[in-house]
Amino acid sequence: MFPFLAKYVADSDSFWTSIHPEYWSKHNVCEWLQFCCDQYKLDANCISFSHFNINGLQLCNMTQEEFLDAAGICGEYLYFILQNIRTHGISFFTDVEETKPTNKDCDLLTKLPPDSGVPSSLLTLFCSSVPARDKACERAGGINGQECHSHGRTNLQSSHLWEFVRDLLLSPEENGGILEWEDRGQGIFRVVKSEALAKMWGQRKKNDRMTYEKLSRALRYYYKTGILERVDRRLVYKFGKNAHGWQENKI
DNA sequence: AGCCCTTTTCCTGATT
DNA sequence: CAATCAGGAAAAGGGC
Repeated sequence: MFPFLAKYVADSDSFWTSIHPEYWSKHNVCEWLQFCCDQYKLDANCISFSHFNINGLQLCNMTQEEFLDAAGICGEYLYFILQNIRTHGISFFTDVEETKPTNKDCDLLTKLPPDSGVPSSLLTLFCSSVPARDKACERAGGINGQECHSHGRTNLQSSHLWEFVRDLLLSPEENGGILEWEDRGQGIFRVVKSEALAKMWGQRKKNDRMTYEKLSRALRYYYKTGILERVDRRLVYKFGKNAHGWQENKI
């Protein structure tokens, strides 16, 4: 595996980079989007997550116009990047890496269309994208998205607990029954295996002392910021107005 | 160095 | 009784 891609597949079962886009799961699509936002410094605020809550086949069937609708100017880049991956596969990445490893961001941009003009000031992690003016959300999601690229960690594997939980919910094939939707439409979910969840979160944070007791304390802090809403049932939580990226495909 | 933010750790007490 | 929930308080850790 290519070193600079390692963080994207490090502890994941699905190696999206080695799967043809046509066969990507929804989760893979999300990973790809995060990769794009990270590597190409796309402003995720332009991207409508709900439009990309689809699998790879649906993604590949999207026209350039649909990409524009779903992500504005970013849609152009995303479309271009996707077509490159479909055509050149992993070599699209490796070429880039080998060309100028010390300045990959700038170099990657050279592979975008000449008139791209990718905004470099707004770096936002796709799955943390938030309404630009939503301050609470901003805090929770990290609107400047620095975590996207500056420290080889946690892009595809979300850095925040609620994103970790969300992504686990979005990939049922990977969460081993740890989390379950209680009411998908309303964003209500249940922690089925609390100890396993804590252990998994602990692995993510490289902290083998993590417990559900402590994890749940962190989750309760989300009530204040509107990431989660209180549900009056044991082990049941609900995404709040400031959580995003968990909704059903709205296309 | 210092601030901000999220998460961790610990704790007391209530609830299921 | 064991597990969970509720938050307060303080500290850790990372980013800027």
